Amino acid sequence: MSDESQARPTRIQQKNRATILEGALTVFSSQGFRGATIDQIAEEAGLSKPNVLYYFASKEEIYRNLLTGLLDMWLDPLRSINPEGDPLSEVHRYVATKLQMSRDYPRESRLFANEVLQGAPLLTEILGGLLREMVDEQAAVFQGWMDQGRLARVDPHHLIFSIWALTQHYADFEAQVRAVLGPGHDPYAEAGVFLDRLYSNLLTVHPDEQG
Amino acid sequence: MSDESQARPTRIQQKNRATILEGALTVFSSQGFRGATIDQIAEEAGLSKPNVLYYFASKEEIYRNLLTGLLDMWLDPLRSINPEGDPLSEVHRYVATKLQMSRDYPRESRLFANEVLQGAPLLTEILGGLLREMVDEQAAVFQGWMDQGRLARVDPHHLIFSIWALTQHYADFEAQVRAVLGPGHDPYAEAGVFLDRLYSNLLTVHPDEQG
DNA sequence: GCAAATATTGACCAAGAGGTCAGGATCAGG
DNA sequence: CCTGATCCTGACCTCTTGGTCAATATTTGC
Repeated sequence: MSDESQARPTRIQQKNRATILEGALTVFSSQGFRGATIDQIAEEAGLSKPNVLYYFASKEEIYRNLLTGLLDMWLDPLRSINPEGDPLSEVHRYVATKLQMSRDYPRESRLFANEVLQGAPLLTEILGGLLREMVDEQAAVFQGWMDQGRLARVDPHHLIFSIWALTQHYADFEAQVRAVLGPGHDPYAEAGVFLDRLYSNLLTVHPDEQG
Repeated sequence: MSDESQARPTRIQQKNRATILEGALTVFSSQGFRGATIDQIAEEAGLSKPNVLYYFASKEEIYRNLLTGLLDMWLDPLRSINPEGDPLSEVHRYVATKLQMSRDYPRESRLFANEVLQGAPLLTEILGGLLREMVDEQAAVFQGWMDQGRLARVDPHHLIFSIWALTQHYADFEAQVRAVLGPGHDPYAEAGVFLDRLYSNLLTVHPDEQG
């Protein structure tokens, strides 16, 4: 904040920028970008509004920082699929990891959901660039496994979409899921069982359809 | 607008209320409730702002009218599952119908997605009431089929969630789907094939697991 | 312990947004 | 073709909100 070039951040800077982003995550994820106000973020973070703007030049900069800062973490499970591993196990692990992330980081899920819902104004480059490459690469791994007869043949891209849709649904539509199920349910545990079954049945190779 | 009791609407009233709701659907579905402005709605509808407020008392009333007006249409496919029909065919028809609705009415899908994402402030009663009853009823039908050995055993509620998640994903996350797939794709057509396969494999009864 | 850098805030501003209202235009029915 | 009801609008009000700034407090490094 002081020097023209990148200055190393103070301890206070580090802490305050972090608490601001933390508060902003809560607010943006539940209100969307336009619905959120700097006052809400400031209150959530326990700082005054001008103080928030002392650390970030504008509301949009807070938002941008949040998005880009969380993107890597969010996409990490996709990267960690092991092409040398057992295909079915790798898919199951990916599904389980994504589901757990929805349970443990629902705000992050909703943040991205909000952004994409509104047409992803700030993410289009990334979606069509980095993400697309990662997905294509991963789809190629799946395709390879299918060609080797180790995974049933389905459209690999839509396989990935289905995993995203099914796992993030429990975070993004939590209000609906809880209202419909009522109390006394552990949606994520039940979903885990359901999804295991679903992907086993979808992807297990049946002897009569190899080749 | 004139009488204390319900007066029959004029032709002009009918037309203008309809165009306002139509414009509001576009705006609310792409901006969320808080992000939308009456000015945007007015412009979208080709009316002046005060004129919009002449037909609806407030922004929230427009929104409320939209939501409740579209809810029946949105939930209709669930109602039309035939308990006397062939289980697998009925599920496939439901999936196909929901997918087509996402393709044909993406704004409606996004409108509800936005609302639920923000915690469904205006829909909680309906979600926990009407919707919950409908889902429970439908889940009971599925359960019956499973008990008869005509459908593989899976959690019926999560089966329904999965259909919602997978079909609406293509409308709600359209920006992402298109960015990742790139041009030259018909996401809905591909999804149709994928989902047919997915639910066949999930729900077809295997001889060795009946009982 | 003392300057210089850093951090914080109250007061303020301009633009935006929801909503009102008086008055004028238009339309329907007799 | 006239009158009352309906429809429409420009001007305006108020509250919110993103953002600024000068002044003050606090911390840091010597």
